[in-house]
Formats: sequence, C-alpha cells, structure tokens
Amino acid sequence: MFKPLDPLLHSALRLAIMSLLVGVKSAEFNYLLEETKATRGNLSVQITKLKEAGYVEVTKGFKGNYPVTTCAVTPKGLEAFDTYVESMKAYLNTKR
Amino acid sequence: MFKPLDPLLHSALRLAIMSLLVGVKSAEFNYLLEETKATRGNLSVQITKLKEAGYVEVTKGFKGNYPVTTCAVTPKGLEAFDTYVESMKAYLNTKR
DNA sequence: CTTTATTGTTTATAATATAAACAAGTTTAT
DNA sequence: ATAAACTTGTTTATATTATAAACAATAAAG
Repeated sequence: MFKPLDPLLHSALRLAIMSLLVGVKSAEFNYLLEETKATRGNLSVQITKLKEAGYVEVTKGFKGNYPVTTCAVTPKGLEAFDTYVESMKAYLNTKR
Repeated sequence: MFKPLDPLLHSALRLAIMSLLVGVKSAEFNYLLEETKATRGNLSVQITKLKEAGYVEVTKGFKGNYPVTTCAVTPKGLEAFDTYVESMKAYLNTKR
C-alpha cells in the first residue's frame, strides 16, 4: 500500500529541483535558484546530493566571465523521480 | 509555483497515518500499525505530534481488558491534508 | 507466582535540512 | 591602481527530525 519514499527525493527542495529538471534539457544554477526561492547554500548542498546519487549531471562552465553551473537529470534520476511520483500517489488518497 | 509543504505532513509515516484516517471515521493504533508497517515507538511518536498539532483526536479506551488507542482526523487535520495534497501536485510535474 | 504477551510511551541516536560563514574571482568607482 | 561592491557558488555549523532501542504497566498463560 504505502511503498517507502526515496529519502533523497522526499525533500521539498530536492523534489522541486528534480521537478524542474525533468521538464527541460538542462538548467542553470541561477534559474533553479529563482524558481525554488532557495538560498544559494541550500541549493548547492542539495544539487551536490543529487549529483552524488547519480540523479543529476553537473557541468561547470562560464557565461561571459562568470562561472556557471548547469544541471541536467540523468536516466537514473528520471526513473527515480517517476518511481517517487507513483509511490506518492498512494499517500495522497485521491479516492475520497 | 512550489508552495511550501507543511512539515508536519511531509513525513512518510505521518502522511500515511493521515491518508488512512481521512478515509474512515476512526482507526485503532494496531490497525495503523499494520497498514503502515511502522514500529510501535515510531507510530506512537508521530500520532502524538499529529495530536499536538490538532490534526487528529486521540481517544483512550479498552477493548476487552487491553488498552486501545483510537485516532480520528479533525476538521483542521482534514484541511491541512487537502492543502498538502494540492501543494504536492505542483512538485509531481504531471504535465510531461 | 512467575514468565510471556499486549499495548503503548519515553529516551537516545543518527540523519537531515537549513542558514550562516567563507572563498574565488569580476566589475565598478575613485 | 586599488578599494569597494557584486557574482557565483561551497563549506561548515546548528537546529530539527526521524527512527529505533529501552522502558513501563497491565493482562493472560503455564
């Protein structure tokens, strides 16, 4: 009935990041920052965790002279996200 | 876009408890225990938190000679649950 | 009567989220 | 040129939270 929820995705910020990434080819750090309204520190930490789990790929580059971090979801991340969504549905009890 | 998620409900076990309770008039401790597969200690702690928040009403009684704890969702709890469900939908990105 | 089972609660520990402090370089102003 | 302020993130420290382990109180069974 209630399947366990991937703890890595069961976090509002990480889930928001993934939710944004699954819809696009890639997204820059500042874009994720604006969309999620997170602090830079928190965003950095959560992106790193998603990267270490192999859920997102992180590319460091430059935009003009400033460093820019670009993120993209991996196939593994996409699968984990889809599984999370399916599991979560059972908790939301829509059949009322 | 991403509304904050009620931290009290953003917990797999508490969400499962609420999900079960919103569908019934009331439920006993052991029923929740079986459905959620939680440990007694964890279940006890989480029910207490939901009670302190005013999300569930807890009634102590007896079933035969054994004590039995019965839980029911309150109107406040129901509203919080519905709000959580609506907020969560934005994170699940179903429009892909 | 004492051992085992039932029904929970309390406490202790490990994990997590988040903000605050820091770092490395860039642009602007003087 | 050089100091001040801005950009883009990272690292560290703290507070919260989840969870399991230990405890308690009564009841049934041997």
